[in-house]
Amino acid sequence: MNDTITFKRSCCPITNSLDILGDKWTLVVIRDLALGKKRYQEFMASSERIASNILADRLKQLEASGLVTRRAYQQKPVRYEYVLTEKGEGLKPVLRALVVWGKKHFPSTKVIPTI
Amino acid sequence: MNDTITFKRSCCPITNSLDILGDKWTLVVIRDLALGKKRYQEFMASSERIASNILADRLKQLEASGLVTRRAYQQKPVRYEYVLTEKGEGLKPVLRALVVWGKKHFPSTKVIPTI
DNA sequence: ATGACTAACTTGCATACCACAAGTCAGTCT
DNA sequence: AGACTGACTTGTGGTATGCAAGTTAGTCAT
Repeated sequence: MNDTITFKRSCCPITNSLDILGDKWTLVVIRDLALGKKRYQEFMASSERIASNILADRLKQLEASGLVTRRAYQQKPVRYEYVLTEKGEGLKPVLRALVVWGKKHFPSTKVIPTI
Repeated sequence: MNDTITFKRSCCPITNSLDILGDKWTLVVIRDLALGKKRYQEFMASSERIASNILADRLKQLEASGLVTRRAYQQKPVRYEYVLTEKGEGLKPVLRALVVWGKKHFPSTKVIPTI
């Protein structure tokens, strides 16, 4: 049997994580999810002003990667909300490490409600 | 006096960290640096096969951001080596968090020598 | 019942970033 | 002289990002 898995770039766990997380917006969206935001307009309202096409794309990718689940919270009209899966919640330590580093090296950044 | 600093996107520490780290290659290079690699060819030799122009660009950006120092380790011909600054070393917890998450969710990824 | 409004997107287009191959340049080695 | 090495740079094409505007289904006020 063939036991080998084909990785995008290498078999390094960091590299494989970055194949999902390695861009300027994905972890910002995950931060918002970790803070309890669920709806499209809530993500749009964040101070980084993400473009709507980028947000839609990231939410799709996050769902495809199993970090987020999307479900309709009402019909008529259909409205969706997004929630972190356990896999997505598992990124909180990464976010926390980034906060620690960021606060140290960009001193005037603001604390955000605990993630 | 004006005490406000203009941030690229927002005053969130995560966002500001990602303005430096948020792409597919930067943290891979930092991983190599954290593993003790110093020279251009050592980075080039990593299993991810980074393109040489991207590597040159990332090393420049890392130096500009104060995460790395570059110094000639010999003259005739001049050869350079790159070493993490304390600010760069400070990213190790982020790398470790990524390793933990990556190993859990990409089970067949290989352990790398402790970072 | 018409017009304004809202949430969640999608589309178009210009710019910026990335990947791959090839080329450059100074110096060394044989 | 010719091959080789390390550290890059350049060219070209493809992918990603940013901004503005448009779409769709349904609600609410008059």
